[in-house]
Amino acid sequence: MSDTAISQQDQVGQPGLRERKKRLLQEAIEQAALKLFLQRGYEQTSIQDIAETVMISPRTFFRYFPSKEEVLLGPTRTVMRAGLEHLRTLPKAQPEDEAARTALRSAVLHIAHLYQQQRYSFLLRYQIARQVPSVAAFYLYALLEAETAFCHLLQERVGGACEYSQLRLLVATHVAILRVALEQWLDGGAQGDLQALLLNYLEALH
Amino acid sequence: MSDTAISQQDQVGQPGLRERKKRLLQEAIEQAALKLFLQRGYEQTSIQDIAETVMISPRTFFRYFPSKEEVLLGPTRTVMRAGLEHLRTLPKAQPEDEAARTALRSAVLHIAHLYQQQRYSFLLRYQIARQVPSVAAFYLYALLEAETAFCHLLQERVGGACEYSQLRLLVATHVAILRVALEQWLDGGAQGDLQALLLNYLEALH
DNA sequence: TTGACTTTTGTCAGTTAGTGACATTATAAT
DNA sequence: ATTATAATGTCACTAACTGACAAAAGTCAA
Repeated sequence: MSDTAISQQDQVGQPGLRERKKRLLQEAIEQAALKLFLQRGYEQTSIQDIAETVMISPRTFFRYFPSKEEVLLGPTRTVMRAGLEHLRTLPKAQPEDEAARTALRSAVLHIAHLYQQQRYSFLLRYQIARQVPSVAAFYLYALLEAETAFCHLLQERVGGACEYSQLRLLVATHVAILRVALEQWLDGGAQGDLQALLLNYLEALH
Repeated sequence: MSDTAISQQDQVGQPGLRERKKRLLQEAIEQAALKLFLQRGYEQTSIQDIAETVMISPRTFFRYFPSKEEVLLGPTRTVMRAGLEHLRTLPKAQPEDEAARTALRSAVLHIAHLYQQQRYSFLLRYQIARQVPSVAAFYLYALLEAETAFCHLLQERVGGACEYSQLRLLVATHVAILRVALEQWLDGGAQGDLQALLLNYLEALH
C-alpha cells in the first residue's frame, strides 16, 4: 500500500531493489541496442536480437521502450521536454513585445546546452540514425510535438497579446534554426560550441 | 522491344490499354482508401480492407503504393517535387546576393499555388491525417527531403557564393514558414488565399 | 520467516505492414 | 497464332507491435 505508510526505501531515499533492477535493465537494453546498432546497423538489428543480448523476452523490451526508435531518440525527447520545463519556470519580467522571442531564445539555448552536456551520447545516436528514414521521421515528429507544446506554453505566457499564428511562426522558425544548428554541429563531430553556433544562426535571422 | 520501334499507341499518343488500366486501378485504390479512411479512420483501415474493396490482392496494393502513408501523402510529395522543378527551370538573372532568397521565395509560392489548385484534395487528406503520428512523421520527412534537395540545387545555382550552412538555414526557415502557412490555411478550411498568407509570413521574417 | 500483496516477466496467440519468389494471366508486338 | 513482356495472385516469410494470463520475483507487515 502506498497510501498507508511510506516504505523503508523511500524514507531513506533509496529506490529499493525493484526500482534499481528496472533502471539497470533499461540501461542494459539501451547499451546493448546501441552496440548492436553500431555493429550491424539500425535496420539490420531486430528487437529479437536486442532482447537475446540482454536475455529478456521481446515482450519485455516493449515494456521498457515503446518502439525501436525510442531507444535511439529517447534522450532527444527528454531534452526537448527539459527545454519546455525551462520555459515554464522562466520569470516573465520581460517587456510585452519581445517577451515570447526572448523566452524562446532562452529555451532553445538551454536545449543546446543540454546537448553539449551529453555530446558523445548524441553524436553516437546521430551517427547511427543518420540516413535511416524511420528514425529521421520519428525525430522530426518529436520536434513537431515540442513545437506545439512551446506554442501552447507561450500562449498562456503572453496571454492574448500575440496571435496564435504569429506565435506558431516564431516557434517554428526557432525550432528549424535549432535543428539546423544541431545538424551542423553534429556533422562537425560535435566539436565546436553549439550555443555560439545557435546564437549566430538566431542573429542571422534578425 | 522499346529500342527497335515506337509502339502504335505511342505514335498516336494514346497510352494503350495496359497503361490505362494501371492509371484506373491506381485511382481506384486511392479513392477506396480515402473513402475507408474517412469512414473508419486511417489507423482502423488495413491494407487488406483497401485491397478487398478494389478486389485486388494486398500484394498488388504494394505494387502501386510503397506504403499506406504514400496513399495519403503522394500528392504532397508530388507538389514538393514540382517546387524543385520550378526552382530548377528558373532563370538565374538575379543579383548575386539575393539570388537564393528570391529563388526560394518563388519556389515556395509556386508550391502554395499548386496546393490551392487542389485545395479539396489536400484538405481531405489533411483532415484524415491530422492527429495520426505516423502520417505526420512521414509528412515531415518528405519536407526534410525537399529541404535537402532545395539546398543542393541552390548550391549549384549560386556556386560557392554562399556557405552551405547559411543556405541550409535559409531553406529550413522557408520550409518551416511554408509548413506553418499550410497548417493555418488548412485549419481554416483552405478558404483564404494561401499565397497571400505565405507572402505575409515571409515578410514577417524580414 | 511466513504469508499476503504487488509488480515484473515470460509465454502464447494474434494483427498488421511490408518483401521476395514464382507461377499464372493478361496485354502487346510480329 | 505465337512469342515476348508486363501485371497479378499466391505463398511464405520477417519484423514490429499488442492483449491476456499465468508464473516468478520483490515488498512489507506480523
